Amino acid sequence: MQDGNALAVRPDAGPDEDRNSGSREKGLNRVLHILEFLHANQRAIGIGDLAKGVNAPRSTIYTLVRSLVDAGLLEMAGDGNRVYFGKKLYLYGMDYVRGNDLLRRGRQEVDNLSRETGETSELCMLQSGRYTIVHSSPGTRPFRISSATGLQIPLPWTASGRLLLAGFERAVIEDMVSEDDLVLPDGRRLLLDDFIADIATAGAAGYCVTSGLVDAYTKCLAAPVFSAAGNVEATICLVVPIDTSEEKTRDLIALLRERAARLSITG
Amino acid sequence: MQDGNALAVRPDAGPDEDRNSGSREKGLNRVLHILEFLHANQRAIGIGDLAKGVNAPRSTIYTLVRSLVDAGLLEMAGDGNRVYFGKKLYLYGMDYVRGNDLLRRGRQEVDNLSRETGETSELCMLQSGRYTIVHSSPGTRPFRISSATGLQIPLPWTASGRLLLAGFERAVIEDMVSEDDLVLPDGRRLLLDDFIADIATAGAAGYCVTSGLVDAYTKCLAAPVFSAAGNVEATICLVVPIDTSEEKTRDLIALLRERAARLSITG
DNA sequence: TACATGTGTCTTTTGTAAGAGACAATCCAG
DNA sequence: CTGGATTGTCTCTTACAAAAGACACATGTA
Repeated sequence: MQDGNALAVRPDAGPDEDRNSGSREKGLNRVLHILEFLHANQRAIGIGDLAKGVNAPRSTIYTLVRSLVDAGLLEMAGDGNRVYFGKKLYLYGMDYVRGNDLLRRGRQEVDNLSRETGETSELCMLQSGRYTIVHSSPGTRPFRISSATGLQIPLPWTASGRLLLAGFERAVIEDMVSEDDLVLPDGRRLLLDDFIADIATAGAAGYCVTSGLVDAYTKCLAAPVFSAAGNVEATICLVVPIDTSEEKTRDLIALLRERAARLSITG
Repeated sequence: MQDGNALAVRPDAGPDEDRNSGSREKGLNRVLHILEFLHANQRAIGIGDLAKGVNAPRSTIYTLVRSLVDAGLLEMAGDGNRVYFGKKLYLYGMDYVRGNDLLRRGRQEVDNLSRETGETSELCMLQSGRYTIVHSSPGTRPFRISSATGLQIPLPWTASGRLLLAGFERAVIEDMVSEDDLVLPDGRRLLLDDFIADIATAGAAGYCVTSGLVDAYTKCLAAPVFSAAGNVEATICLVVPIDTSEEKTRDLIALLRERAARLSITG
């Protein structure tokens, strides 16, 4: 099968750090792996492949999948031997949105921004130590700047990553950033110290701009959204062509910061 | 908090029909109950209360909740001893939407309808044998007609329910509809035979109208969305004041049917 | 035809996770 | 202050779920 997706998701995104050979696993963990695997692949998967994918015995996966399908967390896809996420997960997801002011308002704001500016706009958060595009709105440019909701990419590749890590201990940051994360898509390699310095300046400035990191043709403008406690809880950002003028960039950053500040106001 | 919502969710919505006194339960089942319980309550719950709510030993719930929080399926709420749905469930939910044309287009269509007509509009589906409001858009009327996304109410109370069950065997329908489901919020009681007759006529007519079932002041207009296989996969409906004129009702139904037909076209 | 590869459902075995319970630490009402 | 209720963490036991593996039935393909 083609998983020829160059960057995409880290394969080892599992919830625990087990490098176990494969002794007996708790059923719940198997389920967590299944969900993560489906998320990584973004399509319905055959049960056999699923077993292979999460490196678990077939018989186990059959029983677990049956439970999950019965519960509505997964659904059988078309032909009937592949499964993907189910309606119930959608409902739970909507519950999360409803219970989360920041996310709800943030999505709104991102949609507004991309409509007003015509540029791709995104809402980003830390998700268990990983940078995550929580919501994105495509903008109106002819070439589509890649970015799918839910995509997780290395923190050092992004402007938002620099803001999200502001205020963390150095040790914590080192923990979140793997060696691989410091290697950019084009092969260049960041120095951890430079990255940590970037974080400090971004945090102090209250915004961040990165140019040509993820790809050579875009730059990314980001502004932090603060929680009531004063932590960076999220960022909103704009992805613009790298040759955007100084002046326009300045204007966009000002706009971004204003909107981010508005989001920071907690009822 | 006001949970003075009279109807709301059935408490026993669990995935299995266990009438067990309390033998040993599979961990995964406990988790499913936890999620269902949070969904039913729509707010963060203390771990102790959670254990009580799903009728499980405290120690078990503590370990499970820890796993779920680590995995990001749940998140600790503000003070730190209550939990609610987590970001990961939101991401999985968005994955579901992305993989599901009907849902994606249906949401869009419902939003359009409520904007165009000013009435509350909803997208409804069967979710493991239960009627579910998958998406709703509030409309512009001063009084808000209650309806939250994800709400599950008895099939016989709704126009959509009559359409969704078209084409099912009688036995299957009897299975899905409990005695309690036949009792309306105001205490009136439907006859199962009448309900099954309603289903047949609704299926044949290609639309359905119910008046004053859920409450005395509204009627519900619904039209079916068909899958490629020709089954009723969803419905879209409008909730309007019960005194809406014959003529306007006819127009709205025509509109609804046209949009539903458009949704039925599978790429 | 034989031979490999994948799928879905069994049964059997055994490692371990669910559960009971004890514990200290809070918290709050009277 | 005192007594009861709640919270979070631990330990130990055994009931039972995860895993192994055998089976029957499709496929494909050489």
